[in-house]
Amino acid sequence: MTVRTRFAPSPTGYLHIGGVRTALFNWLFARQHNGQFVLRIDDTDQQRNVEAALQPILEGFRWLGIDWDEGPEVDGPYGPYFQSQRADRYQAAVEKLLETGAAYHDYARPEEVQAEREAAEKAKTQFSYSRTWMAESAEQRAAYEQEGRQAVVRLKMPREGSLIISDLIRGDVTFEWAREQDHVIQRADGSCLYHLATVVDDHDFQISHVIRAEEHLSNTPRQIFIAQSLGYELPQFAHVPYVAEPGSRTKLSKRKLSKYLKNRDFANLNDLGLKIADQLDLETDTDTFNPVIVDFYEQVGFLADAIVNYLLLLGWSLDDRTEFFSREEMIRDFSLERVNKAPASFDCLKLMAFEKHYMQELPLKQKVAKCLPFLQQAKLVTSPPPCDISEKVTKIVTAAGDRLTVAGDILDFKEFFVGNNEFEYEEKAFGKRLEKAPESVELLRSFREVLSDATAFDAETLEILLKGFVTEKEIKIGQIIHALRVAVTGKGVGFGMFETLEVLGKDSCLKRIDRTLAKLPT
RNA sequence: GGCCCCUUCGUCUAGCGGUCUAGGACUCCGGCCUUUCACGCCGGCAACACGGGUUCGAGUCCCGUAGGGGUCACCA
Repeated sequence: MTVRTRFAPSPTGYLHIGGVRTALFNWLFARQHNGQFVLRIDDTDQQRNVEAALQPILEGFRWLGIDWDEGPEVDGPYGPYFQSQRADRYQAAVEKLLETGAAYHDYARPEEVQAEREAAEKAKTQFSYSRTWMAESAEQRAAYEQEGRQAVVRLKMPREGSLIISDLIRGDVTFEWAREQDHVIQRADGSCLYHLATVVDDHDFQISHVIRAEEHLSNTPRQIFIAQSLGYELPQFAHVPYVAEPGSRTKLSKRKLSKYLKNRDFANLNDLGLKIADQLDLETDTDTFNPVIVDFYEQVGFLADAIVNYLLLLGWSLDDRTEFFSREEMIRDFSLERVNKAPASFDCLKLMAFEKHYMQELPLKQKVAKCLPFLQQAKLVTSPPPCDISEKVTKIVTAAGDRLTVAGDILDFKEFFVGNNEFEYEEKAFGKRLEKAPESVELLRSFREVLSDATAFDAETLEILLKGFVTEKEIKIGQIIHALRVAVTGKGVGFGMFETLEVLGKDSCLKRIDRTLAKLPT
């Protein structure tokens, strides 16, 4: 049997991080079994702009390297892959269900059903539709229509017995048919509802394993009823736990941003994103730009591998110690049996730890390549970049080392890309290291002359110069180095001092020191 | 409320009856390194929800309780 899995996003305009994890599990399972991973678009409620709302989702998957064998843009033998284009299939299924008596026309008005529901609630009994307005013959239908009633199609669910679902993750789960409702599968206007559509599609696409979020577990009985009534062979089910809020067990939702922002780590991540986005002139509307949405990570320069690896371990593990997986390894090692049953909460700090790790592992050339677009977008570097810029960025990226966690962090070093009179001084650092340290200013003044006389300006030479200066003046290096850093970068912190000077070059260093000294009393 | 699911350090998790005075990772807290900030290194704090069984023996099996969550639409 060919393994075929699917992920069915609604075209909402963004890709939710929890959804990605579900998609990832589907993708891994399909790849592991040399099967196919299908993307089906759940657009049954006819959004206006499906195409526009779909693009960010497809883009997100592409960025993460989760490729689909069939679906939008690639099509496939079982298409169309948009539910809005499959109405005829659903219609045929409805007719078959009606024919076999598994479904019926129901002429109840919504308020009539609602009244029954409320009565049951008041009586504290289990609600079960009376089927009063059920019409199974042409005569009955005509009579109701005479009254001006319209029909929906309902499932004629069994009212006794039970169903055991053998879930690949949860084991056997038992449901009583009597608790199930005669769900509507087709509206009066002929449009079909989700549960019917999903069952028909999964069958048409020959999906072998339905791997989806656990919130669908309770919906599974009715889907099984539909499938069996239609004579379909059942797929295997695997209900994965959802991704929960930071520090909680509640399902992560994009609508509760303000709540998550109260979580310190989440807020920090969000701030990191905002800081970078601000310099890039990005749209930062919280609806589309926040750590619950995959786009966020791409835009601020996260590594897709880090996100994927983190998500993989959110609810799954191989053993008691393996943390890092290449794509090949995760495809090889993944298994549904080892997916946890309990929800896992989204931990920004852990995600950052993976990002740091992958960034450290990234070859220098690729790091530079990741950073350049950010410098361009922030207009710190022209597009196309001048030919010597790559060398300069390489030096900075090297010197920055682990200080670059996401590619957008390169913008923390913008002082290297602006004019000597344009970089800004951090007030605090300026005060502490210069204004309130007149002796350091004096040392800076004399070290400026040493630099001025320097014939070579590489980090190694500069270190020898400064160390010699320190020995000669009989001072501690800290007495000059902090002042020097503020003088040439405007900042109190940064990477190695000598690398800083080298990257700036002699001319810039002298000009910057002069500019700084000019701001101070003599 | 009915039904269903879940419950090991703050978080992600290992554990499938004895090797568990519960292991790893992230976080946090010390210390070292150091020109700042990071990195790195060393060390430390920290958990089997509770109560009954079963068993020679339970984190591991069973039953309750509590807590958390999901689902009960002419949404997906």
